[in-house]
Amino acid sequence: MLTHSKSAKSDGPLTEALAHSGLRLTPQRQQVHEVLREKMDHPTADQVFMRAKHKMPEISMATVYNCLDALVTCGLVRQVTLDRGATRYCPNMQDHSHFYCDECGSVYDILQTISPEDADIKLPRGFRLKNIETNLHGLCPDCAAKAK
Amino acid sequence: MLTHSKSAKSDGPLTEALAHSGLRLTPQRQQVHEVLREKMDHPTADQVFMRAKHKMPEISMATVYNCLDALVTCGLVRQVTLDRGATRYCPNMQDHSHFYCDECGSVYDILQTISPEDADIKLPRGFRLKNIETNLHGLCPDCAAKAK
DNA sequence: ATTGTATTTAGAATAGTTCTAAATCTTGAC
DNA sequence: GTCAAGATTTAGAACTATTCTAAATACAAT
Ligand SMILES: [Mn+2]
Ligand SMILES: [Mn+2]
Ligand SMILES: [Zn+2]
Ligand SMILES: [Zn+2]
Repeated sequence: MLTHSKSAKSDGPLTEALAHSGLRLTPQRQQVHEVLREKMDHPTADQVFMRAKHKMPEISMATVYNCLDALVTCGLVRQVTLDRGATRYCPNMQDHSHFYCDECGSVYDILQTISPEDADIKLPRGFRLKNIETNLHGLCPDCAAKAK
Repeated sequence: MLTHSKSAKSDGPLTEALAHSGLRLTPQRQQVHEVLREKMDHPTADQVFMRAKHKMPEISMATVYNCLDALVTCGLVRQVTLDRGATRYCPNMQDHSHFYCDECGSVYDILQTISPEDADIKLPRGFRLKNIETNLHGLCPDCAAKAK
């Protein structure tokens, strides 16, 4: 089993990003981040928990939530809320939007966004716009094929 | 107290929209819709419940959820999910987007949207785009003033 | 009036998330 | 190295939002 210090050294960028927010790199945080990068299907906390348990059977649900929060706090992970259900998590920090399949609920990264300038949004006096979140709704390739 | 048939007659459009989905206009459904139109601040189910109780003290939480679902089903109300918290409801069926104040959580209608053509979104092969949901994030006038 | 269906209701059940407090780990001062 | 302070993990309780269940009520059609 990897020691904390060894595994920490092997992931400099993570260590730094966490340190910037006054947080440490721990095996659990590293594992959670790894799980997210391995399969970028925008899993829920519960899915992250189940995947993380394979390599780290002792990990708890509370820790998964703590780690996800820590990673979000230090800007390594984005939260994605698209429907009533559980929050999903995305380790892709490039500016991108999400395609949500209304049929099966799957989520895909779309490497294209609408910038506040592009959109030419006219807001009533006093509002201060920070960023635009664009969610594309429709059918994923699988569901589109089945719908035919 | 108004009888069912009398109140139903006074709201033709509601009756029709519901009938189109095989649903009836009931005093509860009418009340819930009225609450939403009275203050279009995108209340949660719980807020709708509390407001509806003033004029209809017997109404139950389950009924509020049932009514909201019925109104959504027949296209009279939109669901709005912007954060981890409770779903919000919007009776404005014009095409519009939402401004979400990241500070205080208030939600405003913005009568401007980004059409699939405008956006010129290039999706990978197979995806079928139905509509674009645009959520504007930033500070509302009150919070922007305080932040200065 | 009677019957079948839709709706409402209270409360139980469930899902997702956050909180709590104890145990463990890490870091830094000595 | 030892020790203390603080950070992190953990299990489980608590909490919030939502859905489900089953009985009561209301309605519409015969
Ligand atoms: Mn993503
Ligand atoms: Mn709205
Ligand atoms: Zn799909
Ligand atoms: Zn605000």
